[in-house]
Amino acid sequence: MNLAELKSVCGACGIRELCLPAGLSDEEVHLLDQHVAHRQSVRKGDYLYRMGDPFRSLFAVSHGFFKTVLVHEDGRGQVTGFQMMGELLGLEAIHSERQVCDAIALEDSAVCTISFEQFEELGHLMGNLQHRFNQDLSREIAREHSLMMLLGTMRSEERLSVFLLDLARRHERRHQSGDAFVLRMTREDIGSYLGIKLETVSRLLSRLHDEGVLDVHGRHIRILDRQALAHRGQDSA
Amino acid sequence: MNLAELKSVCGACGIRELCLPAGLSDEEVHLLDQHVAHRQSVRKGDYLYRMGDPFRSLFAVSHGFFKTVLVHEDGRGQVTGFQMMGELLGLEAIHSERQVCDAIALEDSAVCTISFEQFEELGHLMGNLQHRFNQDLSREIAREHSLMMLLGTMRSEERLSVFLLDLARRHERRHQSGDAFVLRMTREDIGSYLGIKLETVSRLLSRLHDEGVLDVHGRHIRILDRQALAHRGQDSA
DNA sequence: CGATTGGTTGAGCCCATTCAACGAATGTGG
DNA sequence: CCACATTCGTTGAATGGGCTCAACCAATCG
Repeated sequence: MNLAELKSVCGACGIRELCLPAGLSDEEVHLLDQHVAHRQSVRKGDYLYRMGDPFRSLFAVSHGFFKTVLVHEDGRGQVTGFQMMGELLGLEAIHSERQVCDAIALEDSAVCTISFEQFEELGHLMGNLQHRFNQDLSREIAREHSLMMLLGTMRSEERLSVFLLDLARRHERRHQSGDAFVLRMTREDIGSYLGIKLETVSRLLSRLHDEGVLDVHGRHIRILDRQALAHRGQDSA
Repeated sequence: MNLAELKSVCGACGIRELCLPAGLSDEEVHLLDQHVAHRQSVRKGDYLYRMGDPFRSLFAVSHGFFKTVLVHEDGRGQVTGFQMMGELLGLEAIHSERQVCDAIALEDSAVCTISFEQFEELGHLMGNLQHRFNQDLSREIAREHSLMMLLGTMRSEERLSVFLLDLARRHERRHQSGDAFVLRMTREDIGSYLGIKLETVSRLLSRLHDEGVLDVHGRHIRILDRQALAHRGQDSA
């Protein structure tokens, strides 16, 4: 992890409304900036944190892309999420004194580091901030409920379709094309996240490509027929 | 839903240290009691809330047993959790104005109803309460990460074993036997939660019974060999 | 340049599903 | 109180979706 500290710039940040300060006043954002956050870069492949590390801070993805991985005793790993700019990392560790999973940068990235101790104090002063944070935590719980539905009830083709449409939606919220984007993770990462094997991911992408639903060139994806993608697997074959 | 309001009794509650007030002073618990919570009974089979209901309150299970179910547009349902006494319901709805899943009582139960608006105000006054609540939310996120691992990587026999051992652990925390207990949910509920079919659940229970790991009589379970149960599925056959 | 990592595709297999029949327990209405 | 319907659970036989094992190719890297 290469720690290049940069100036704190929540106030001037282009994704401010997608991130922790969403809905805060300029004054409140200034407080957050001054006392809580600073920026730090993370190189592709580096660990932002590892399971067992002491938990002290939350992280907001400033730019780049991360995955979080839960590693079982026996070595099996489960990708529990992918984080894009504006999304928070470390929420799952608040209840503990230690990190409970690994966070790994999938491309050169930067995060805003937020001392959790100071953050709680600030939340105490600013009901607004605390309210937003409760919502962030709750949204993460609801997101994982959806993922449980995916893992518990869906066929592999539907899992992949839901995954791609979710990525598309998140890109669009960030004013990037939802129809054409680059996958930052490997087929194995996707498979782990979706509870299927990497070979199955590869086969499904090939099939959707052959059927004209997607354009797939390695990690470059173009969604050609959203309707078709949205209906994959859930009812008909 | 049969709303019989009872006296609020956090202060005298036997499971206080398992519940929301864990770690609070008597004074703080008194505040919670007075201004925030009241008790309400829910009959077996009744809905505590349904998806789409306005979200106003959190609930703590006072006694009894609940399940939460996420219902997809097409009618498929996914059981996202089972809640025993001391555990919170409604956390996944805070980010929204509406409930995002159903909560159903699996036996005659009672819950403490906590106005979330008032709870947030109280959290603002009591940093301690807010801190604990952040931890509760985070713990729920971490719990769901583990469930993702279960759904994403484990064989059916291991899923069931992990489920039973988790139930055992939770019973023990409540000073009930972890070796002998009664399942409050159907085979179908278990299967939905674990991402397998009810017939598979039934077959697995029968097999573990035949092999002397469990004693199964309908919903009455006795764990005979924890070691064996803990090692099922994960490595050897 | 060989070594490594990531991706694609094929063939055969197996675990869990599907479909089905049946029994037990519970509840309901006449 | 009995006849009947419904819910819940068990077990069997056949099927199939995704896995395993394997070969191969492309890109990247030291």
